Amino acid sequence: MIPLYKKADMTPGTHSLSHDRDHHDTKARILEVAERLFMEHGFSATSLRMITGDAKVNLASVNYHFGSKEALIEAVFNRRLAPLNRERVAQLNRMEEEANGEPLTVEQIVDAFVMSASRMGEGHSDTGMVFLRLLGRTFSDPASNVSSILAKQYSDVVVRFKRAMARALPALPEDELVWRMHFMFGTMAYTNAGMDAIQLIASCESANLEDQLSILRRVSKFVVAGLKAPL
Amino acid sequence: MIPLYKKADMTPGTHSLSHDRDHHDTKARILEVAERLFMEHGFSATSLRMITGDAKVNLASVNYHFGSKEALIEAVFNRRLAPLNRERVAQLNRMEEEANGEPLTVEQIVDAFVMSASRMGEGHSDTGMVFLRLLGRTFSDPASNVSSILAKQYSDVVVRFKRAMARALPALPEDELVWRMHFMFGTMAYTNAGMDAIQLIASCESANLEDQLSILRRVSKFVVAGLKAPL
DNA sequence: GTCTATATGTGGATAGAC
DNA sequence: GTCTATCCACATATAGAC
Repeated sequence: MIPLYKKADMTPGTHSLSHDRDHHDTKARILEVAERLFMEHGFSATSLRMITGDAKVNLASVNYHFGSKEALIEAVFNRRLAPLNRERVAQLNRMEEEANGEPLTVEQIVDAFVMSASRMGEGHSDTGMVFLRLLGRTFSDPASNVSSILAKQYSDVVVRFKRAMARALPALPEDELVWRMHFMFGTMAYTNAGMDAIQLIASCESANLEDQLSILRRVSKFVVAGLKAPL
Repeated sequence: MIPLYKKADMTPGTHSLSHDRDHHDTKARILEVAERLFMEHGFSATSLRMITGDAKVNLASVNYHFGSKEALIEAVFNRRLAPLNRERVAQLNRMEEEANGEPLTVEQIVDAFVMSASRMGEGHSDTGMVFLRLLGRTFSDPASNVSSILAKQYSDVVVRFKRAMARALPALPEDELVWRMHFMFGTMAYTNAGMDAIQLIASCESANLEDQLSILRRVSKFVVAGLKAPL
């Protein structure tokens, strides 16, 4: 079996096999480039040749390291999704502990969801953000069986956040709550995914240069208001 | 040149060349099946062989009638997008005339946008709805140059609705307005596109059977509240 | 682990008979 | 307008030398 995650970045040059690859070994390079290209072109429109070409690795190395294109897609997701959702639930738990049994506010719950995502982008470079956009893109790209991966990875989070939200909005019927959370996820997924498209449409260059964090704050305000909408 | 739109459904059997094709000629069958398959699998994952197989027409007929796959994609969009957006603008104009120079309410503006879409589904069968979902899906599918078609077809509508919305929400800074409208489009596109995905995630079968109209009403309420969110 | 070379399939597009 | 047969580019995947 091939381990899904290398334990850490090895210091370059410490072992004879390191071909001085920019602090990245082949497998990591493939993952990073694949993430970006899948985001840009979708799954089926991204060939292994595009990936290996961009990553400057050999074509056959994808199958050596991952086994198949399908498996590569899964690896791209598994690398980031689990940590992200773990952080979201952890954040929610922290807040609920602090609240001492009182229901959280809608603002707090949305923040726990949105801001965990934003924290992903803080690592090195902007790789986390690339994944967020890929994620948004994927929700409406039924190609391959990524949907089932997403469903599995998200079910805990959704159940957990739904429960918190039901306490924050006790007057809201459950079916309406489910729909509004659907809209919340949708708004966020779409915001991550369709940035270019809509900016093209709205032709608002002013917004082009905004950093992701301030956009997330705007999204947050929007969905909080939507969730709290009067019946 | 091949006309983009057949003038009307010819009564079947009135001309000798009609091979009794279910009230549809080859070209129309291709368009309908392509619309559905593009929606289900995306553009690059949908092959011409899948389309012609499902439509029970010959493979070569696609290139005969449309010239290329790219051109088929464009035809699928052009068939529905222009009428839809024309209806949206017309609806807005009607409302503004009735308002006698007073600004419209946010509710009215959102309705003009959302409900024009719903009216598309009222024709024969549910073909309009299939297109709406395809449309949502496409905003986050940069494959091919559909984006430019969308940008062209939408720019009028966006400008028009933005102006109306600015009058309805005079206190809102323009950049914030642009973002909120972005979120509005996103929520709606995503709702149309990602229905299956999210219902899988939320595991709420209760909502499965809701008709599109009542869902649009829910979306409408959600985005109205988001648009009117306090600063 | 990395590479070349290749097997095998499928894609879009077309030529030409009917 | 419709069909068969085919071309050719490019996809994934693998075999085997290094």
